[in-house]
Order: sequence, then structure tokens, then C-alpha cells
Amino acid sequence: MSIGLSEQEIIRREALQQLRNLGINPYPAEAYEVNVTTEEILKNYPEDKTLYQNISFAGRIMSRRIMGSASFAELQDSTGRMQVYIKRDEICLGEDKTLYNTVFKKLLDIGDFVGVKGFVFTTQTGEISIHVLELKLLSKSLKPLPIVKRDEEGNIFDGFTDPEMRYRQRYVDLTVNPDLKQIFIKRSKVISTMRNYFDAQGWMEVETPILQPIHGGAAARPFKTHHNTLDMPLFLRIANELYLKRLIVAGFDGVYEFGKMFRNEGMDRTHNPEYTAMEIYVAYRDYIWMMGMVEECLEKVALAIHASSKVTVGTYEIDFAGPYEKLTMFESIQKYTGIDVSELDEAGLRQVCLDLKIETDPSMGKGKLIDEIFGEKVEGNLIQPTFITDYPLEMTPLAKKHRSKEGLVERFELFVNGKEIANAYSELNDPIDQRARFEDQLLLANRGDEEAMATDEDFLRALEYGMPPTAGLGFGIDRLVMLMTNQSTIQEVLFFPQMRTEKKMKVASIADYEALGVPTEWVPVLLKMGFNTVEELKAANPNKVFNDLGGMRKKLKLDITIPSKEVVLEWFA
RNA sequence: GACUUGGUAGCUCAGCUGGUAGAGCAACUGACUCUUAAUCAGUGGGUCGAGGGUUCGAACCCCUCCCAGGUCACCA
Repeated sequence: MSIGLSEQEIIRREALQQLRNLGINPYPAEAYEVNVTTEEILKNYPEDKTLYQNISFAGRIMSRRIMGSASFAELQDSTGRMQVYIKRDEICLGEDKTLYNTVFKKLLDIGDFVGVKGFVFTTQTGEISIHVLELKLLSKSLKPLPIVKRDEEGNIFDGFTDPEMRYRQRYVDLTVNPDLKQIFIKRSKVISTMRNYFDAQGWMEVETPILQPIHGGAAARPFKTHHNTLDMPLFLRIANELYLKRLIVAGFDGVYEFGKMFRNEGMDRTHNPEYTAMEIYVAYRDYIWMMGMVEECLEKVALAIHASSKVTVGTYEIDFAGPYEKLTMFESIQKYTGIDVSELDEAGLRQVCLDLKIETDPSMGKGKLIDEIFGEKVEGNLIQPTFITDYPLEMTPLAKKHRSKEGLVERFELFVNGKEIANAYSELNDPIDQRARFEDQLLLANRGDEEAMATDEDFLRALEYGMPPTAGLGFGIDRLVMLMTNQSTIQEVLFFPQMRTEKKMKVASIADYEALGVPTEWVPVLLKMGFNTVEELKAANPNKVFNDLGGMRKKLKLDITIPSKEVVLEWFA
């Protein structure tokens, strides 16, 4: 990374000034009429060649092939790339050929937005193109885009692939790798499909607080913040469960929320500090009903994205049509380890972990130990959608006790491609039991479990007023989108994955140099010469700096006056 | 947090046992009226992630740090 402007950036800034000198506003304020997109042209023109004979089109210049007085360029709009054909004598009707010779050939660059008017035709080599009759600059680009070349088979040359640059500069990534847009279009479709399905059932989309005084509803480490006026600590939510259940208490039959959750934990290819969850609560239902709802909902999502319930993920073909396989937690452990852990006590479970070479620590209770065995031996095998049901009570403080099985709760998690994507309960609505469960969490916390859930007194008060039997579901949207778009990292399905901030090299401001008496126009030259701070400049030899200024003036072809030697010497005073 | 791989021109990458920094694309100058990874001729462009050390000499060797990818740990 160079400090000042690169050669290409300087050239573009000069072009910008020349455009202004020609009376062309590089950033015009007025709207530009666009009456057709690439997608529409490519779809409809081959069927009816009389279409699009008087169009107004806009896009970003992505390539140019100039051949004397005629040129081809590719313009990229939101739907694709369209080739345009520009002929000098057609866009410059009179004697003045400046628009073509100077503006188009010299002053426009890859990355600029332009508008064109003209008609659609097919070239001799068979490509549908726009024959340009009018050309207008809509926005000048000052930084050169990475050039990604593709041949006819779609092979990519010089791809823009560095993940760091792709994630930090998504706008560049999406510009030069427009296929990526499909991931985000599908993401939007996943959410809208779910939303439409829920709305059709009469359930209502709601919003609940992101800033919460108690981070309840899940086991995770939160982000902590502070409200100045209230002078109190607040947490960014790790879940919205307890608020949504308050709304069921309030008398809504079905509420759901798509929203960001925040967890102050590790980051990797399946975890971003903020992620999108969908939680839904429906009164008078239970977790068995919820399984059917999930099957129906996911099949609709798969159909909306792929027009099929079958989705290719990595080397697997995953079928989202229900019914899905259902295994209890204990059955699944028995299936994949051959061990029946259903009757074991804490010591017995600890021994099983030892036998299976699974690490444990003393803070782990019975529930956590079972979860460890499951996570280590079972989870990765669950490729096709599978409901794991009936979890140990200890690890699930917000779910209702199982209607018939002692020590278990009515809960399921949905696993797909070896990863959990959903979690649901018959919600605990017995306020006395709920208080006891919170107290059990306190015991775990005292044993050193950092993630044990805190007691929420207001939530308990709400339950005491009475909550109908309710089925609740939490859904990891990012992970679902990963499945639906066949991506292996969460970063690829987020527009702006979390990154460490870029370190800016310490550079003196223009004002710092001006304070020394350096003329404004010479400041960039000093920066270019490598003097990033006033201190660095002062440490240099004044005579050499003076001489070098002349050298730089010549090298950069600058048309500015060199300060006198006396002036330069004063910089060092 | 641990281990590991990487950071060189606007982009993608070479750079041998340490000896004056290279290519393709992009840019610039010129030729060219249906090209399409356009073509042809010529030119410029680098704090080799940052800072220290070893050396006559460091992109290269050593140390520290920064950033990213991968694996693991934690988690959804």
C-alpha cells in the first residue's frame, strides 16, 4: 500500500479536472432515465427483434475495446453485463469529435458510471449489444477496479480472490464478482419465504429490545455496554426468547422476529459476533407440532430457492421434504456409539467420556456431559435433516418437562449437514418450575459455568400471570442460507463479516504541514517523497529536500511553482 | 487463545544458495470502423505488511509486532 495516491489514481484525478474544464460535470445531480435492464434485453430481444429500438440504459464501464473511431465496452447494471457499441461519428454528430476522442477514449475509465441512449442490435459475432447514439457520464470513478477477465466458457483470469480484501471491500467484491449477488439474493428470498409463510398462518412479525438489562434466553457470553442517561449497564441480546414469550403472555397467538443476536465469543467460519436468528412462538401448540411446521417451512424455502426440495451441499444432496428422521438424544448416542447412556448418573457419564476420549471438566453437570458426547460422536453424522429430541433437563432451563419421560424436557434441535440450525421447545409455562430451573442455573454458575443463565424476575412475573401452552422455535438464518447457497463459511453469506479494523499508518495531515509554511499543493509531494510525519521531514537534510522537490516536480509533471530555498529552509526552523 | 500458511505494482502472482525488484492484466503514448481474455508497437509504475537485528550487502536469514486464511479450542 503506497501512502499517497498511486499513479493510476493521480491520472484519474487529472481526468476529473479535465472533464470539468470541458464543462462536463463528473457527478451530475439530475436523475438519468433508465427504461431497460440487461436481463430484460437478453431475455426478450432474441424473441422479438423489434423491441428496444429506443432505450435509455445505465451501468458501470467494466471493459473497453477501442479500435480507432469505433469501440466496444461492457456496461454492468444490477442484472448483468451488456455490451455497447460506440462509433465516433454517431455520438459526435458535428465537426467536434471531443466527446469521443477525448471524453470517451481518454477521460473515461473502467469503473465509471455512464448512461447511454440508443438501440439494441446483434453484432457480426452474434452478441446482443446496444448501439449507442448518446453517451453521458453519470459518475466518475477515482480508484481503479481490479480487472477480472472471463472467457467465453466463463473461465476466470486474474480473479479478485483475496478474502481479506473481498470482505473489507465488499462493494468491490460484488462489483467484479457479480455472481456473488446470487448468494445475497437467495438470502433475501429465504427470509421473505419464511416471512410469507408465517404471515399466511396469521402470525405477527414483532420487534423486541436488542439492548437488554439481563441477557436471558440462551447460554452465551454477551457484549456489555452502558447507557449514559440511565447510567446503567446494558447487554446486547444473546436471544429474544424471553421477550417473545412475554408477548404470548400478553395475548398474541403467534409472534415471530427476524433479528440480529450478539455473542461475545470466538469467530470462525461458522461464527460471526453478530448473526441473524428467527424466533417464533405459537400459543396452544407443542414441540411435536413444531416439527411438522419446520418440515413444511423448510420445504417451502428449498422450493423457493431451488425449485426442488433437494439441495446440493458440498458432496451431499440434502432433501428438505419432510418428514425428517427423528431420534431422541439417547437413541442418537446409542446409534453412533453403541452405548446406552439413558440410565447413567454423572459418574457413569464421566466414565463414558473417558472411554470415548472426550475431555471433561469438573464444572460439567449431567446435561453438559451428555451434550459433549453428542457433540463429539453424533452431530457430525447428521447430514440429512434430523430432529434430535428429548434433551436432559439440566441443559435446558426454559423447556417444559417431558410429558412422560422423567428427567427430560420437550425439546428438539434440527441438524442438517452435521450442524445445528434450529432449536425448539414446548415452552415452560409453569412459573414455579421456571423459578426452580433458574435456581439450578445459579448452582451451575457457582460451579464455574460461565454461560449459566441469569434469573429474569420480570419474566417470572409475566409467567405468574399465566402463559398458554406454547411451542417456540429458534432458527439460525445464516446457517440456513449457507445450506441453501452451498457455502462453507458464514462470511460468504454476510455482506459485511466482522473484521479487525484496518491499521492506518500514521500520516501527518495537510494542516500539520501547512502550519510549517508548506504550500498546500506541495504537501502531497512531501508525502510521496516518504515524509509521512513532520518529524521525519525535520530529520532530513534541507538542501536535499529542496533539490528533490525540483526532481519530484519534473517526475510527477506538476505545474506548480517550486518554493524558494529560503521558504524551504524555514520548514526546518 | 494455540498451531500453521501467507502479506512483493491498481489486481493476480513469480522472485534460486543473501548480490541493482519481474511477468500477465490494468494504466499511459501511438495504430486500428463489428470487437469480445480484441490485436500490434512503445512507455511509466514498488517504503517487497511494520519495526528492530545479523551482514560489505536483506523481499530472502533471525527477533518482535500487525493483518488475513486454514486447523483446533469455545460457541449457534
